[in-house]
Amino acid sequence: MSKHNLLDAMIAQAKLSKKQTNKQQKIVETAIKMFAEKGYANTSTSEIAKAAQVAEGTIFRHYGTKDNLLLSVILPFLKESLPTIAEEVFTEVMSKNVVCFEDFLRALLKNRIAFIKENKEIFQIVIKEFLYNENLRNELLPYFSETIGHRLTKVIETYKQRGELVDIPNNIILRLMFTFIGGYFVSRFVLLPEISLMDEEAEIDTAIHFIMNGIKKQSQGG
Amino acid sequence: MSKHNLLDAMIAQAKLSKKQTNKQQKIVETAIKMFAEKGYANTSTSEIAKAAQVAEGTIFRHYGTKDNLLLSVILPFLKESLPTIAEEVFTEVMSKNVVCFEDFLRALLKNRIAFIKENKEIFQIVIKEFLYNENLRNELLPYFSETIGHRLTKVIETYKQRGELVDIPNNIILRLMFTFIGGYFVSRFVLLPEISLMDEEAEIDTAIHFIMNGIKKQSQGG
Amino acid sequence: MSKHNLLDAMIAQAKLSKKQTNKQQKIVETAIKMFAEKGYANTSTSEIAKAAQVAEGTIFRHYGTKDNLLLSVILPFLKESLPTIAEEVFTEVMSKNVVCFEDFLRALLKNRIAFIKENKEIFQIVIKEFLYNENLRNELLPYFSETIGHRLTKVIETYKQRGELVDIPNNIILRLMFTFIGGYFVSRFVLLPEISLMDEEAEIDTAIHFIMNGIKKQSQGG
Amino acid sequence: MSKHNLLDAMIAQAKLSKKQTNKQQKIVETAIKMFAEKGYANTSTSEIAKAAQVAEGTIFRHYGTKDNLLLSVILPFLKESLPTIAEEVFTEVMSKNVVCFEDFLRALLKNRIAFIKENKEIFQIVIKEFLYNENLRNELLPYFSETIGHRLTKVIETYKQRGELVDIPNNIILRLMFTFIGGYFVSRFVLLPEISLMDEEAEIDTAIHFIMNGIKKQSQGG
DNA sequence: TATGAATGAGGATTCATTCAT
DNA sequence: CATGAATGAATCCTCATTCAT
Repeated sequence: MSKHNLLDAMIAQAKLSKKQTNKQQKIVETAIKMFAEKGYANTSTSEIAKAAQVAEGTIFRHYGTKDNLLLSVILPFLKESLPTIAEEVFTEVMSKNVVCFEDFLRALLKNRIAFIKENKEIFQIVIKEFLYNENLRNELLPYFSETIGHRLTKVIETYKQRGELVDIPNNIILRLMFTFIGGYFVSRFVLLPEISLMDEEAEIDTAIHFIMNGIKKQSQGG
Repeated sequence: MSKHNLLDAMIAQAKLSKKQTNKQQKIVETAIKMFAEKGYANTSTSEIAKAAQVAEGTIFRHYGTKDNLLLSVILPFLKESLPTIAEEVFTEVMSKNVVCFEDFLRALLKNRIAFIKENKEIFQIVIKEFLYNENLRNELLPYFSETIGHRLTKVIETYKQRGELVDIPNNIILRLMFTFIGGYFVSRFVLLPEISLMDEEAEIDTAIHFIMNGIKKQSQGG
Repeated sequence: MSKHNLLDAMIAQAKLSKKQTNKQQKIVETAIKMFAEKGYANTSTSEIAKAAQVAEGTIFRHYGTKDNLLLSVILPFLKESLPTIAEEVFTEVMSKNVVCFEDFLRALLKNRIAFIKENKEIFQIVIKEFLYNENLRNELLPYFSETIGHRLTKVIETYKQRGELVDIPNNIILRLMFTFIGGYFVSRFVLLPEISLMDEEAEIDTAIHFIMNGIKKQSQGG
Repeated sequence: MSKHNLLDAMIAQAKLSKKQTNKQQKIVETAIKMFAEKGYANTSTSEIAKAAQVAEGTIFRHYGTKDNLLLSVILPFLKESLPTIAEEVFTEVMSKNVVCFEDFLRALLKNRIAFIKENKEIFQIVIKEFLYNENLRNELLPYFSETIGHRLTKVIETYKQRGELVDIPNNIILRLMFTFIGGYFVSRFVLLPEISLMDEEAEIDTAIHFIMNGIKKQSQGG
């Protein structure tokens, strides 16, 4: 990771990504598959070149360095995950019939699961490199909390004032939700991508019920 | 990962670990630090040798391969995490005044947090390599579910029959708990090892309360 | 020797040998000299690289492994020694005025001596590695007996029926000839490459006379 | 090969070999087996140590260097092959009922075959290293021609004057015999140690007949 | 005498990167 | 724009040898 400002990198990347050659697309597609499967560090540029049926030089002609290829893979995904989430996702989510926090949660989860499903491999890359690559982690973490965190906090505050949520500090609620939802995404899409205990609808319901009520048997009269 | 049977590796490792030279200890200590910091794939044996003030050959005299060094670091940790957890941990946890599921959870969390705190860096290595290294993942996963899973399921069943837990299948309760507790350990000890929002006691309480009750405001009269 | 089927290796090699870079030629030339001089096991790739004024990586870019470099050196030689000998050599030899077995022998020896002289160093490599490298030996031996052996046996049979050759089993005649001719080639081109007791013509005559008549003084009236 | 004078080495070795520890014997025995099987260059001292159930240091305590271990293996064999052959072997051979050159040849072959059979593995080592190791070759060759060569030449001369042998220069007869007998020993004990076309007696007869008469059918009335 | 831990130079091989075509 | 030959530093690993015990 030589680019130390993720935002700059995103902007630069946006400019670059105007015209993509066939070869470029092939390279990125192949890199995504291989990074996801074996990890960035265990994938050599020559392997990528071979699999993409491209000369090794071509990779470097377009992306300069292997690090930069990783960014070119990750950034478009992040752009849709991080800054815009504050706008698009929340707008879309809120546009539905969101009457209670559970509805909000359901809409949010569905929206993000759909997104990750479409970008499953890149999600795997991001998660793996996020843990493995300290630089990347240090760059991404602030963005997460600043963008998604802020927006979610507002939502939580709203529903708390409606008396729907437990009366503990927002950032703690936030962290509890993150921990569980993050853990859920990781186990569902990275650790055990082929196992599913039930159909998706039921799985989401179970998750939401857990977030809202935990696993304690509710007293009958509740 | 050339050793394909984790159990065999553990046994072999137990035999080997008779006498450890000073240099061996230095090597393992250094390897732990560096693997935890930069990941296995990004740490070269020559770096380790230099940092441990040891000839590179010495590493290979004792551990044969870099893979094997990783195992020598991980296995003793796993031995205390996996098979024995079925006995020791549960025995210890149960020996406390465990009257309800919350008490059980509290005892379990405290026990495991203490263990991870003592082996923080190895835990980081295990988590990172668990995600990054498919072979390792494929070897560890079965052990996890077979040992910890089975035991926990029994406990869950016990408390469910006492009417303390929600009436959904055991394996789903198990997975919900794993997801949250796993996510908690990872975020607490790997992602954000320096940040703590509150003191540990309170943190555990919050976590347990979340697992049991979620974040919904309980109806007054409940 | 990772390639376990010599025939496959030959075919693969034939395909590869399309375009040879300058550097590639330099590498092979240098490798031939050094392998012949010091033996494969005693020649390091870095030595070869230095002597060939090439980066060590270049060797591996083209030949992948040191083993494969050895094959790339040996195979073209073997291709001309083994399978084709059945056709080309015998055809050429037979096309001469071959009226008796001695004529045949003379033509064969001349032909093969010329070939070995042109590839003296590779012949030295083959002989040395043939003895030193069990795998190579196991791969080559069958080819030898199947190709050259079969053809020679036919010739022997032909002349035996004309009453020119002693009446013992063909395979024994074959082995006696092999032993002497092989020993002759090895001592002439590998062991004592600089010593020659007489001019070549005379040497061949002596050898043939020995093969035909041994060293016993023929009875006058014979 | 650091010792450049084989004779000195033999003398030094003779002095050393007074007291041999158990461990020393084990080391030499093991080294012989492994050198014969895989060649000197492909056998590591640690392998030998392990197989001989001896600490690696022990090898060097007794033999100083790996090269020297090779000499310690080879020299006793050579001592019995080279200088003494001039005396013992010829004495023994001549003591039999040696009436003609064929008898002499038969006695010589039997004697040497018995010797090689008893030291088959060392013979394999000597042959392989003789070809592979230029220094060794340069040291051994003179001894061969000076000792065995001289003695055999005398014998040849004797029988030639009796009119038993063909009338060509002695050194040429010598070389023809060497080529065939050497080739025979190598193919019989190194290349194809498990294959034998006939029983030994017959094999020797065939060889002698070939040396004496070649493969030409003798004219009936001869 | 015997050990085996320790060494460090050297071995084969990989890999990101450059550059002439 | 695309190629792929060439590079050489770096990687994991081997090995003969030394030395304190």
